[in-house]
Amino acid sequence: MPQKKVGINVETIRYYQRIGLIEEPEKPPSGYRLYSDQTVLKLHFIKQSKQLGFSLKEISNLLLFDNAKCAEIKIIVAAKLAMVDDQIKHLQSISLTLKELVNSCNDNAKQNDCPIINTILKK
Amino acid sequence: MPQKKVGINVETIRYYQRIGLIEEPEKPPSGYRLYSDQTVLKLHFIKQSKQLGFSLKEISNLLLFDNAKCAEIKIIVAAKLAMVDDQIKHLQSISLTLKELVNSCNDNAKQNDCPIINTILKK
DNA sequence: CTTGACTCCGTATCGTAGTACGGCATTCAT
DNA sequence: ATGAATGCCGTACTACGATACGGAGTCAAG
Repeated sequence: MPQKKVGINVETIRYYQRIGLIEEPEKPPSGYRLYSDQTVLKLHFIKQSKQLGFSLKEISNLLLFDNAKCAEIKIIVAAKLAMVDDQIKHLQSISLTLKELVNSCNDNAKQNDCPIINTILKK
Repeated sequence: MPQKKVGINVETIRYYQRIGLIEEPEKPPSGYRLYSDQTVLKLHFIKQSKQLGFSLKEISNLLLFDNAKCAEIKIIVAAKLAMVDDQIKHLQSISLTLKELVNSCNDNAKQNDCPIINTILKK
């Protein structure tokens, strides 16, 4: 059982195999999976990519282009970057609104008629 | 059929009723839902809150405290604000990494051996 | 008064990313 | 050599937030 070095749960790896993200590895007589260095690298890659916010589907696309077409990979990553930046902007505007709500609440020392609820209702 | 003014799909409203987020409305002989102003307000509130990033579960908590306990509501909203701000920080670090990846790719005019893949692998 | 659009209901299904279960096989450490 | 831990397999289930389906009823306009 040399594996799980990568820090991915066995069940999760089985799941990745089920959905075809990685291939089923050699299974010698014992039946125990024996992962090639290639697969271990791939799992590592998957883990890192997930931490960069890629979905398994996007990762599967990245893996398809493997080491080959730099241009295609760049497109995918640039698209992801744009999405992430959009999301940041969206969250920033939410953050602002929430801050205003909390402040409106601070001004309201008396406990009746919560201004947060009222403000949300008025929007 | 006066409803859907709120801009929420009927099926979605039915779903909200199933999960107990809002109560089943009056259903006169015809069987057609007749929403009270109260419910319409609630739906409106739900919609706004969703746009502020609250989950249905969190919204249900907000609705529980209704107009009552300002302090409790403030706690929920402040917690959400903290979560949102954390998320922004996380995404910003992802954005930075992705930018670096795209740049590394720009430097690589020749199409072999994509630096993006290599960089992710080395992390 | 018919037609088309909408709603009713319960149940099933979707997408995403797994986790859990039960029963058996294998392997590792002692 | 034995027992705990881990892995195998297929299948089912979780969470979240809906959406879809099918057959029946209802409503408003022409």
